[in-house]
Amino acid sequence: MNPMLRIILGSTASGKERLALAVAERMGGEIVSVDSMKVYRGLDIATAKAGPDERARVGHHCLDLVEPNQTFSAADFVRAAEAAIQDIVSRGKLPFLSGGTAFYYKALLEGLFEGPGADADLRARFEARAAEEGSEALHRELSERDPGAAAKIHPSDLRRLVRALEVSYLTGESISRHQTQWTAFHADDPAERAAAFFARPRYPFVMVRIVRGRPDLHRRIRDRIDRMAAAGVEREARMVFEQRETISRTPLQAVGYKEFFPYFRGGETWEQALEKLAFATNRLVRKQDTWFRKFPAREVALAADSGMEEVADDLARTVFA
RNA sequence: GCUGGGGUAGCUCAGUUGGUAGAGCACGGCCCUGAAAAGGCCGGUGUCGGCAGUUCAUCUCUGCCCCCCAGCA
Repeated sequence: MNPMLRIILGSTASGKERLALAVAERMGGEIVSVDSMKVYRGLDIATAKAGPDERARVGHHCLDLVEPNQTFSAADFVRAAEAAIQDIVSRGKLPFLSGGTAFYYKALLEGLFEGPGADADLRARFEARAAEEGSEALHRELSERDPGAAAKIHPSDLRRLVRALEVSYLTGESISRHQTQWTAFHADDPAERAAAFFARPRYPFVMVRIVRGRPDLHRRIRDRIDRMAAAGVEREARMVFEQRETISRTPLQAVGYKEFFPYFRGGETWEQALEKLAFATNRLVRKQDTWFRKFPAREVALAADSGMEEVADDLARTVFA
């Protein structure tokens, strides 16, 4: 029997990390970060990674797993997270999960299909072809090899077209044959889909989601950016900018770096860069919310100045007890 | 004060010879099975600076006024 997971969801800037820290501290827990960007060493400020103080208070896992020039996948995350969970439990502690990467939660709780991982050369070939002939060409080929997948993937969605073709070439089977775990999730009826979501999770879990109003969130995003600026994001972003040729593409896409590139090139002002960062952060929050709204979580409404400590007390005594 | 350019979506702007508007970004919704802070799909946004006039009809033409920018005084 897999151990029970206590999960605190929330978008970027929602305050989920602080809440998770407060609850874990009360209950003798440790935190497994569910975040695709915090796994990279040296990317600390823009990712709002837990610092030495937080880590001293509560044990943290799945941070700083790889160098920025290494690749990292959802499957890598699942392996690392499962090892961390076992480690925590073996020491008699409670595993808490917190972070903003919805896909990683799904991979851990519902599983990924058994299949081949990424093949860089193959992907490069498909991408080159898409650049030449357009992504529609890949879609046409997929229609022949795997009509089921082609029906679900939009002709413009290069990422998924490449993955589907990759699996087809590597296994000789269609990706739609492999992807059986989430089939109910693709049902046309919304109610059926909602019910299917995490219907048979790989771990038992209790999930709580922080909910805030948009105006509150917008204000918190501004504060977050101010804090990052004061903490020296400029230096960190400049480092990423200077190493952009060697850094792998995932961290290069993180919110908080690419927004500064035009500024470093001299084409924009610092203020314009911060403005862009605010936009990008808001877009991220919206995308996260779209996922999280569908997760089977108990909602916890937080107002602008509501006491995090009381909420932590309450959660420790009730839902997470 | 004069001359020229300009005032159209939250922002930057486009708008063919008059038929009451459109693109990017922003904003909002959705999709998502090994790159996911990524990638894709969909959707509005509006006293077209104001007031008169010409016209069947004006963002588009005319007049006056207001505001912004540049140059000259």
